Amino acid sequence: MASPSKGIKTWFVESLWSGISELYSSSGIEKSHVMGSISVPKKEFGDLGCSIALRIAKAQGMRPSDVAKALIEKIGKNDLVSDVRETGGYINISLNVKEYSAQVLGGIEKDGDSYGSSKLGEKSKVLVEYPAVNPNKPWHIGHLRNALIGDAISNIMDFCGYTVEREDYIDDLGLQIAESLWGYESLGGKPDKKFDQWLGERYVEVNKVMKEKRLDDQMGALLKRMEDVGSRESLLARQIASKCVDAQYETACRYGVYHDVMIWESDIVKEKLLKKSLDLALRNGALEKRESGKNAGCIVLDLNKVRDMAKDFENPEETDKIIVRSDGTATYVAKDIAFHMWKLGLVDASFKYKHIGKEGGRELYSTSSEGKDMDFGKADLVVNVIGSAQRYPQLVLKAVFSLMGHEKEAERIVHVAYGEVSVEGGSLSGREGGWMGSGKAFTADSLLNEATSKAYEATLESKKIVKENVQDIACAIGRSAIRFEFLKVSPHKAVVFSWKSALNFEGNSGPYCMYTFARAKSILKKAGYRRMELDKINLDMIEHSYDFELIKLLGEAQEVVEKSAQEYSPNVIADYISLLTVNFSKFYESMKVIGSGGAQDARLRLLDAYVQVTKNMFGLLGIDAVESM
RNA sequence: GGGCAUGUGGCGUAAUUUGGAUAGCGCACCUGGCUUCGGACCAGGGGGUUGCGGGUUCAAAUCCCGUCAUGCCCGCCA
Repeated sequence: MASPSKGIKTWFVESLWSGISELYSSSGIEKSHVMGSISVPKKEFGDLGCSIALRIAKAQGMRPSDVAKALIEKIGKNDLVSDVRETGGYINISLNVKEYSAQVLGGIEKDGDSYGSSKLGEKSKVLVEYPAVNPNKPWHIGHLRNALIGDAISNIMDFCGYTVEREDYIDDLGLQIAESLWGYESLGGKPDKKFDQWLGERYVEVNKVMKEKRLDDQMGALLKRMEDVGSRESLLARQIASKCVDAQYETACRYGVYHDVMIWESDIVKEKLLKKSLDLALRNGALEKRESGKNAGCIVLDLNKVRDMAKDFENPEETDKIIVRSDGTATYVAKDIAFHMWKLGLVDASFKYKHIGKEGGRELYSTSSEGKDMDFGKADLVVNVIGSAQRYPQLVLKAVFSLMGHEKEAERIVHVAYGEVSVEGGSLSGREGGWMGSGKAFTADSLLNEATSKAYEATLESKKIVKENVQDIACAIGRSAIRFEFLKVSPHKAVVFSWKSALNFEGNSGPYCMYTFARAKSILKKAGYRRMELDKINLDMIEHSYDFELIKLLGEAQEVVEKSAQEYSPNVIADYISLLTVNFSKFYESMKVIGSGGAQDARLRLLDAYVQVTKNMFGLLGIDAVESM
């Protein structure tokens, strides 16, 4: 778990801090300020810089350069540091190229596939939920964004030492499913394509019919029967939903998105989890049943009790939030409350699980009426990857937890509110059929087909690979290109999808990074490279140039991974991969490796390190490290 | 009406949490580079009053106040 970059920063901070404590203890500067003032400056200033003297100077009424110089006097020796100096009030240090390189390269060798990992989440179990798509349509590109973010966050947290449980929530009881069931029975027709696609198209048709005929009452009654355990409707709904989920998971599998367990909404009802949870909430007064007024017969959250919990609840015109309808059926929020009670182990109820299969080396289980007991759930931390549109219900959920006396647990529910995906023409509505598009469909399947066929064309031209591998490599490139494209943007930003940029394989893209990786691999192969002991390599041949820039970057992996985990932002990793790639390209373009005489061993070793770190980072985003393309 | 999020060269995006050195990068555009370790590449160039207006500060994309625009939410939908 060596992190050279962290090591040197810690030393820098400690050195400065002891100087500050001695000379400027009255300035009110705290250690965290010092940490925050460290940055990587422009190359000409050094390898690491610190602006704290500017801040101290202000507090003390002194000149920044005088403060900086005084602090520099107090900084002790460090083998990793070759020079400390003051420039314009900044304290800049230069690293000892040889020593620092040895540390970075040694760390990468020692940790190998776990280089960059962290113990941030040790002994902590996190349950990550994604993408929870209704089982009545194919995944569209918005669902895909959710799934990829969830998958990457899971990978990253896993790398940070958390025990990660990847969970999917199958909402097979909502009104949407009632409508799909109605369509399935009333519209006729036989599935003549991938089932999720076919069912999704049915659903769009149902909504057209519903615009002409008022079927609300019928749907309500159907939904009610679906919630009756053992009814014909409940069995049929589950059956159809199940078939649809199978089709959706085919897509997930193509993208390399996997889960550990599927939780079916109908099982939350069936296993009395819902009833137990609501009873608990009613008993301790967090929720209450209205006997009269406009919400008579409903179980509600009295918003007057939670006004101070979030600004969202401050509007006095809103009084009750309906949790259970007057006809006794549960709203989405009700089921989500119950579900989260289970997730955090706050209710004495559990599911039975059956084994579904093995995908991507991962065993998949599903809740089921029959099966065995397993220890899913009871997590320390819950991460929900859900669209930002659902902020309000997520807040309601937390408010109910707080009212029940579970403030701490409420804080352990994290809503990763990702910005929704739209297309130039409008929304991707499942109901209106926006996802169907007019030419190419905006489905995850269709996008992958496009990306793969584009990759196929490019791959065919490659002279580096044999024909029988072309198809496999094209699939890997297509899938990775999309993953990178979706993950490089900060999750909370809304995205307008465009085919042109999704299928861009140049510049800051997955294929560019993969290609550069393959080149590095190819050089190692050509050189007949075999890793030798570090102390037999002449590291004096590392210059203070592109080679060392790359080494410094490689040393930062752990900090990058931790930041990405703490902020639930896979784009931090994507950025880092881009940086690594660009830096490697510059190095490779300007400094010869094979045939560079005495520098060859050191440079090959640098390639080796770049390959290892890039591979580790690729793994976090689910990008395939193909060796030739 | 209230709440939340976003606003950075033509387009897209990073840095905003913790205020610091010339706002980083990609696409597109212009110039140059393949008998050279793999051109899905590299080098160089043009293009920015960080939505707008105030304020705090030696220093603001970053903090504060105001304002505008866009999207979403505020349902016995999910």
